[in-house]
Amino acid sequence: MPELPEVECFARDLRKCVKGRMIEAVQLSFTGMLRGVAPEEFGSMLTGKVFQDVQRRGKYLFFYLSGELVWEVHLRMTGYFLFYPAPAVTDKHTRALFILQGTNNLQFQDIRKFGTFRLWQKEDFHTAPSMQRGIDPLEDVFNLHVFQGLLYRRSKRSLKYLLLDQSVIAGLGNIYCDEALFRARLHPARKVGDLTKDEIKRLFDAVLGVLQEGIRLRGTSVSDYRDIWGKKGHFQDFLRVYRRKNKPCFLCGETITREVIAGRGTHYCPRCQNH
DNA sequence: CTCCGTGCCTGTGAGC
DNA sequence: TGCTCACAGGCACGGA
Repeated sequence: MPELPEVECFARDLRKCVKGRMIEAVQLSFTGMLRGVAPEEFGSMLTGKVFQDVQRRGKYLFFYLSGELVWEVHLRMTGYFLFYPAPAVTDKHTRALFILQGTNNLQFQDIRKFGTFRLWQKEDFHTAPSMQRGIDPLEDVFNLHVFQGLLYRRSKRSLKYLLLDQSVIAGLGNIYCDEALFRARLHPARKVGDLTKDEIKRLFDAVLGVLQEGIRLRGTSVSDYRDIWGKKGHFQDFLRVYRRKNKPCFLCGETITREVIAGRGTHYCPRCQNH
């Protein structure tokens, strides 16, 4: 499932590949991802437009197009983009095909059809919830002081619930959340208000650490995630708790636990991450 | 404010 | 071995 590091890889790779290219045609084989725009309108709005930039915020991907248009994408669980030479090789999971000027096509794949597309005019793009909600942890404004501020008035929450709340920090999903809590040696059910100053610092460092390492290792391919060339990431080889139920902790040898916390499957080491 | 349940989907794999 | 069915989870929404 694409979380911040995977979406960042998409943004960086796509920026290099599509910038300056024109969309010659749009073919939708599924239209359920469209939000607030009819299929014909979506096609006609994008056709003829030129990619000017690709950006990311939280788990959202933004294609800046000519004509003051922003195409917003959320990949949700199984969405991803493929970029490869024409002619396009599509399969049953291909939901949209973008014929680009030149020799390459852009393809949107989404097994479970949870992904969403939205269009914004550049002038009111700043009002988009994807741009307003939560703080992106990789933006310069995110520092320890800001992080401490986010904890204020949320003292009764569990850490798991806090980190997954996109209106607080935008970008963490289940994998990087569990890994960050392990790094910080904090139990996922701990309450925000119980943290000491040192623990808050540890959590802050852990969140930034796992995200940066995730990007450096080009994402986590535990199930469907592939980059735009179809290649797997490597962070799955360095997971310390996620999907390691009943396996020994790399630090202490204790058996990794999986239990539902804040409604999510949550993995942790009961010894390293004690209450 | 907190947190649960539901719906949206389909591939996977645990368990019979 | 073959089948069924619960589960996986990001997010929006409704409700306790």
